[in-house]
Amino acid sequence: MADINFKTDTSKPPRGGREPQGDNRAAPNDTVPFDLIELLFFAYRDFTADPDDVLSEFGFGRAHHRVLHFVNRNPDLVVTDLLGILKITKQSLGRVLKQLVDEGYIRQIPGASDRRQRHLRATDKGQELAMRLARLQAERLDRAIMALPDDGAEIVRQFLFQMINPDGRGDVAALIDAGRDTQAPPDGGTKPKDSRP
Amino acid sequence: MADINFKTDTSKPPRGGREPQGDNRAAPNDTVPFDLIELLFFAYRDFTADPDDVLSEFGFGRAHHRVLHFVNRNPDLVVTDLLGILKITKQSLGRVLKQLVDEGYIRQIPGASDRRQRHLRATDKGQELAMRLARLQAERLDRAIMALPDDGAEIVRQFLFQMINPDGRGDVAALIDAGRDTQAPPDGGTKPKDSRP
DNA sequence: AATTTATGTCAGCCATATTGACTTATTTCG
DNA sequence: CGAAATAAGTCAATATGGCTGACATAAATT
Repeated sequence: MADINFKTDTSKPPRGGREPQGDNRAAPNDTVPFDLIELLFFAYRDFTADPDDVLSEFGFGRAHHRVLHFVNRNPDLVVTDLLGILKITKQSLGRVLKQLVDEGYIRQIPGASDRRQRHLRATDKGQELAMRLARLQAERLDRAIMALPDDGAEIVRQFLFQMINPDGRGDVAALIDAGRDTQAPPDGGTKPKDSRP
Repeated sequence: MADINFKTDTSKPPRGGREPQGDNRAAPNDTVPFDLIELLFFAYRDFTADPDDVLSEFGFGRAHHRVLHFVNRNPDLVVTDLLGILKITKQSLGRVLKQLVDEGYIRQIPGASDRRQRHLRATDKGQELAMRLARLQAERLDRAIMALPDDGAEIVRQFLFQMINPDGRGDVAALIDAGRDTQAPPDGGTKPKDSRP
């Protein structure tokens, strides 16, 4: 017995005919979209599982992934900003970041304009790992998107964006936008740009 | 300073024009949908934050939420099945389940046909908490879905389903399907019985 | 009767997060 | 200028939620 099967095993995708939706005066039990709640749980669980496997080979965990990902996508990110993105404490970040720096995945570059700051940048080695993990997740996402109608990707994007707390959306949009034109320069000679207002 | 803003703060939603997609021979960097990866991270982070707040009032954590949720949705769920759903170990489940039972949120009912089994069922109190948490998540989901085109909900459902590991989809579909006709009976008939071996 | 299964428990370990207190530079501001 | 605020880092203690391994018990299966 290798595969666990909970309940019966009729292999059919979840049907999606019903959706009363229009009565919302107290969110009565009937209107709670349990299927979406559960699908999101399972989807995210599998989405993070692939990278986790790879990371464990390196002695890293999911926390390292998050740090490396955002640093790779946003070179010269400053520690305070990273804390804001991840919404964790300085102490939590410290441990993970120190490992990534010590093992040569991330460099810390003193700020030029504000010398208190440390600009974070993925090394070549860091970029490689970050991209390897990103490609794993991309494969899954691409396959899922491929199965949708033409406008599927855009609808999914909108959905996910709307799931974010309203007051956080601006920051997320800006972050994604900033990462967009990050072509991951070959870790060459760039000096830390000042991130001061 | 209460709000942390990473990078700039131009409050516009992520644009979604680009999508080369057609060149996949090695998933070159350009084709990695970083925006989706990040949106999924932020969406899930906020999705779980609301329940977490409520749970902490009860001295519970996210693990308790998951257990309570699936037990509530699938009355008489058996321990082995729950382990399969959550993909955690017996020992990990044991801790949280014991707390939920001790504090009267879940009942364990010896199996009728197979008396080794313990059927798990949410008590009235458990159902209340489960529904309170589910409604919180439902609000967020409903608001997000509302902002989409008519077929948005269905596309999102398909997307999330396709994000699940192929070999797990059957089980998930069956589980969701089973939960569908769970009308959360008023905890009437079965008596607690002795949970002794 | 022997084996397997379902459940549970003890003991210890690891990863990730938290709070609180405090230090060191450095910048900003009155 | 000098005080206050900020960026980063550190030490220590604690909580949560995973994990492995070893075992125990009752009940079902073979």
